[in-house]
Amino acid sequence: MPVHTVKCASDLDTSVPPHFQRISISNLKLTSDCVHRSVKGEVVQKGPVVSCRQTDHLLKAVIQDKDTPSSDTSQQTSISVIFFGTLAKDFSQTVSQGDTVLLSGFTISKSPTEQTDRLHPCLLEMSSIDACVYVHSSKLFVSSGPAVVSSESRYTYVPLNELKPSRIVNVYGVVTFFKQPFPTKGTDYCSTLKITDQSNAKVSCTIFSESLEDHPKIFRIGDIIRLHRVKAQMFNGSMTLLTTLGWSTITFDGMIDSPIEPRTSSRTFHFGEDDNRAVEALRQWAASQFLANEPTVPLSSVQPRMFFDLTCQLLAKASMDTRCMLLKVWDGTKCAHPLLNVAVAPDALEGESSPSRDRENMIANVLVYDNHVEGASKLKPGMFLRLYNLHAVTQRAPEQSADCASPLCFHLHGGTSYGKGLCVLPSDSPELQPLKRMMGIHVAVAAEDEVNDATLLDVWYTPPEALCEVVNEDFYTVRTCGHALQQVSLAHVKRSTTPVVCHVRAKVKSYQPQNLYQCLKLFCPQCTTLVEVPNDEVIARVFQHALRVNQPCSEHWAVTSSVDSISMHVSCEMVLSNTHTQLLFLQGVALDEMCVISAAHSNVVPVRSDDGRMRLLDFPAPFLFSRDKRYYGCKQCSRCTFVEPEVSGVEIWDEHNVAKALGVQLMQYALLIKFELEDETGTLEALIWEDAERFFHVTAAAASACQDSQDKVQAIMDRLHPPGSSMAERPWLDLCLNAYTVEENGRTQVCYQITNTEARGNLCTPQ
DNA sequence: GTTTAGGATTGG
Repeated sequence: MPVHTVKCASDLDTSVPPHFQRISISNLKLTSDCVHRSVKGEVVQKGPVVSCRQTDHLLKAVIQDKDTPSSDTSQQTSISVIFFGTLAKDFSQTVSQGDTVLLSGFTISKSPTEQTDRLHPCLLEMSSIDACVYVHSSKLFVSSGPAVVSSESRYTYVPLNELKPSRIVNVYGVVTFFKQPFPTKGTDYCSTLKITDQSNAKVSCTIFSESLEDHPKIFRIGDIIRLHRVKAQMFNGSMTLLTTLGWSTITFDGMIDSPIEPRTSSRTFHFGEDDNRAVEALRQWAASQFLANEPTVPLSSVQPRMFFDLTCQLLAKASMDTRCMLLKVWDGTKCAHPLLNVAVAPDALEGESSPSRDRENMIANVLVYDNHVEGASKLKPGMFLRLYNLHAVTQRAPEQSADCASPLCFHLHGGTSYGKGLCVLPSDSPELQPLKRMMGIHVAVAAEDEVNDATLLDVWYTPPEALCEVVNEDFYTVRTCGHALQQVSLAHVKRSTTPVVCHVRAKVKSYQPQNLYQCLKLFCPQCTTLVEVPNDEVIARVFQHALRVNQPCSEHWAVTSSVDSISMHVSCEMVLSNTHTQLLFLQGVALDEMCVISAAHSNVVPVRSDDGRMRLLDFPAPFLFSRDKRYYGCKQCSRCTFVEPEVSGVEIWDEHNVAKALGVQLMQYALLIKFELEDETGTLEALIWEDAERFFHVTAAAASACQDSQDKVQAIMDRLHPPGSSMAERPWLDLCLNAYTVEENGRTQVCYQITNTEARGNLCTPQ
């Protein structure tokens, strides 16, 4: 085989005949002699095996010279290598990212991708009969029982003080400065940031991407960022990092003890125990260095002339001219200085701005200029924002006399200096909690004002006893839709022609199912089938049945290891390739054994044998166990049998690509509850379903596996409908209702669904 | 040899 593994790194150099001469990557030229020459480097990128008509198979990798100290940025130490035919397959199976390889028998050609990948102008081709790869694996194999699984990280991270020019590296860092992505003069957006780590080195990073989604989601100084495949470079005497082809990033909140949740738009990213440790260590270190994030300045602390960051909710916006947009925002606090009200025609204003809050100095008028107008125009009322480097400017309203205190207006000046910019914060950000709490208090107070306002009495009447509740109530719901709709009665909704969206205010008279575990369903996005989650008894029977007919099975594509009657199968393509070892096929176990084994593994597929062939277990058994989660396939939409899982090209296994590789249609977890709503005008049955996750602030998948999530749903239900409570004691809920017709058994029926609504406030059940 | 940018305001 033309790929040879050596045990020890030093053996690499002696693996080729002594008359072979090593050339460093930076010295390679198109005209270099390739006969009896070798090249050594670390595999920094490894692509999948691709089929191609002329040569059957090929694989592209990038290797980097780690031996030659490179202080000169003009030196190119990374080069692309193409492996052809069986060598491509052997390389794919034997070599992993991070391994060191020594290549001989290559030819040199011009790199067609030099311009796009910014790598070496040359390319190595490994196709001739003499082509040979010697590899020293960086991996440590951990063997325990039948499961040969190595769970070590596939990435190494370079401390920021050890960066060497023109090396492609992975790094972790704490953000000490950042700009929101801004358009460049080229085709991309650019994010500029500065990061540091325990080595105390400070490194500027420049991130280019055409897609805003791919830019790091940095919200504040102290956030922690992970960058993969970025290139170190000297600029103006300082080390910098620059994105290269194939770069990626994820970001984390920097606060100690906050959940370690990667912020990314990518569906497939590697994240393991090592990452948890790296984030935790950086958080601790950042706190000790006082790099940790300070809360932003609330409106109540803003002073004239200051520059500050504001976390707020958008109430309304209006375009002033092509280079200026007005945002009316609040954060639930009252400004100590009078606030300027920029008047706009009501029909030019998108969203609503309550006059009562305006009177109370709670609504800030922000004028957003120039380059920030693009981002501001995408904002919708209701969104939570962070505005960076706002300028508090005193400005006299035209009608105001000179002796009055000049009111404050806020400017987001053009340009990006000092990080000027804005971003949308996810509405479930933990850091929005204090803000939402303040807002909640004022929403309740404002509700009282509005009912007292004669002009609103004809829109809605709230019985006097409910008023006290509203003021004291610290649990409520909010609509997040931004529809500018007048609130209507349930009777009005029932009279309306479908489809229609309505805003209502109602209480929960009853709900179904009473047992909350029954509200968890499985939904097939393909055929829209909705089924109950199978209980353990049913699943255990499927496992037992498979055990009774358990026979050895062997598949040409898999390597099998057995202990007693338990067999574990791993695809040949994955068995040595560290990138893929997470997908295991387990045969001959009972359900409880499966649960024990899968508790420690991300992706375990239970299988049985059928005439010596491997088969998935029958429905309704889950096709995948992933730690404490179980995933099910749709009986109608899944292929009945799979012949061979398609494992090529998958870097990280999750329920989506496991389902795809097995030909299974993945069913989604969903929460479904039927409410009977009531107001003075009648009752109406409404489902909460498509927006249930948003309403309860949990994912259905989490609710399937985690007690905390189930408790959260229960706590919210207990606030909407306290056990043993009278109607008068239950809270009024602001709801967005969708009325639509469905056809069932030839009959059309009107259905109501609660959408765009979130439960908010204190979830402790009142005594 | 990098497409772009390479932090650093004060205004409408």
